[in-house]
Amino acid sequence: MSSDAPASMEADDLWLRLDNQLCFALYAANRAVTAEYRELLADLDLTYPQYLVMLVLWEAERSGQVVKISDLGQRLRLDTGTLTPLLKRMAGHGLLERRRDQQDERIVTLHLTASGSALRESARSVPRELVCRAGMEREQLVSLRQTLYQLLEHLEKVTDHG
Amino acid sequence: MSSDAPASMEADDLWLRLDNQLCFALYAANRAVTAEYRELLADLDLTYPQYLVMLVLWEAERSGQVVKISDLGQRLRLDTGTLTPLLKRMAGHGLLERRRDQQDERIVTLHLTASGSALRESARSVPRELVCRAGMEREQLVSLRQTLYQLLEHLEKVTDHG
DNA sequence: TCATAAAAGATTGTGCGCAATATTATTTTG
DNA sequence: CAAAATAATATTGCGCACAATCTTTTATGA
Repeated sequence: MSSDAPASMEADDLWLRLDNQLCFALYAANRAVTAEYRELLADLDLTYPQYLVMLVLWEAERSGQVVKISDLGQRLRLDTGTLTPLLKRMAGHGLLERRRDQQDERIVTLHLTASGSALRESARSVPRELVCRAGMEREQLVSLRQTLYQLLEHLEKVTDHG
Repeated sequence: MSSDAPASMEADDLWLRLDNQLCFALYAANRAVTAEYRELLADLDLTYPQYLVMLVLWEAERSGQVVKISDLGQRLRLDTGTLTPLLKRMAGHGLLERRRDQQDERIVTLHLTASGSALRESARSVPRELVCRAGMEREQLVSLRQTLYQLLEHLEKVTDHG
């Protein structure tokens, strides 16, 4: 696995090396990418998770769909402990409104404000800029994305005991 | 890029789709992997970042090296705002000791306690178990790890204006 | 029908990450 | 040698993530 490990190392020395952990590569790369987004999103006054919420809402707006908090949770894999305060902050910033559904008072639906909807224009350049900064062939990025989704799906299947 | 997008979509519709963001795949996969670790590490009373710290300390112990907080920061890409409280918690749990260097009182060195050192035995099975849960060919995992490090290194080079 | 269960969010508490600033010790410089 | 700069860590404050619990509303069913 590692190329520069002394021959004297036992098997679990290799397995426990930080550099050999897939998880650390994921962890570090994710934070590095998020840091790039932070920079790009500063102009839009969005944090990275807030940007993800906006992506879902912009997408739904185009197809005329109404988004519930539970929809967001499924899509982003986040629970209400994360989403409730996040969405309240976003509502406070005037990006969206939270409305109790009249038919089912348990449900909260999310609606872009005019400025939230308009912010989409400013965000258009973000994905391309990030691909540029990643400095990898587009083909390799697509392949990386596929592999990550594959990993994600498998883990979600395996862990689906709840 | 995406296979199921309507032909009517404009270019930036595709770019702004959640599913097409590399970042989201990274974000979601990272959290899914971390969730698996959380489960495995519960037995050891370690959080995931604490586990990463232990990996570094176990590794250094084997080669007789002394680890400073700044070393950990470089290795894990974390700053003192994260590390100071993290290490204090770990010290509180009896995993390690923090010692001011006698030669240079600015420096804090980290030293495994007996139980911190012994915990390594219990952690030996963790990496293998995780690879197992990932459900991908070992070769593919190694390749994924390489790609992620490549991405990480490139971002660190580009962002190195500080 | 009325209790019971289930669904959808909200709340509480803990532990990261990280920006910004502060503190203390060492080094550099005029 | 004293003042300024730098280095190493600490502190503060905010925003996620997530487990655990709670509240309110709707659905079920004996």
